[in-house]
Amino acid sequence: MPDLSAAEAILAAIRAVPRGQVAGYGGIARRAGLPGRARLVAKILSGNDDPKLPWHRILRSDGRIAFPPDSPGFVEQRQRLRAEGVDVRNGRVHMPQDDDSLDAAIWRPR
DNA sequence: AGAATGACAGGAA
DNA sequence: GTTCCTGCCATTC
Repeated sequence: MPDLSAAEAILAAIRAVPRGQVAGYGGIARRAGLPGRARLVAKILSGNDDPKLPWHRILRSDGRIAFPPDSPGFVEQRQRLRAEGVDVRNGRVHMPQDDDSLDAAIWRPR
């Protein structure tokens, strides 16, 4: 069976994303100490059942929503993001860059 | 064991 | 700035 610790680390990284902010699968994996496991993050999200988890803040590296443009998941994610003030244009959002200064401000442990 | 699949990433065209 | 193609990881058939 898969490493549950890895899954927990990923979930923790996702929960650490502030409201109104977004992150990429690869970025989450990197923050979880699992570089290169972006697809594992997707696997976790597909199998999660925690309604408290801000899964809608996780996007592809391009900033594109990971669902097909007509699927219910796409619509729901888009609505949730807009509800948090995120500008979603044509299924895409402006992704944050690897600025450690801003990055540290966001990911700072509390 | 080999092939197929998926809420992906990164570089090339 | 976008779309396309190839590479990766882990799981399932």
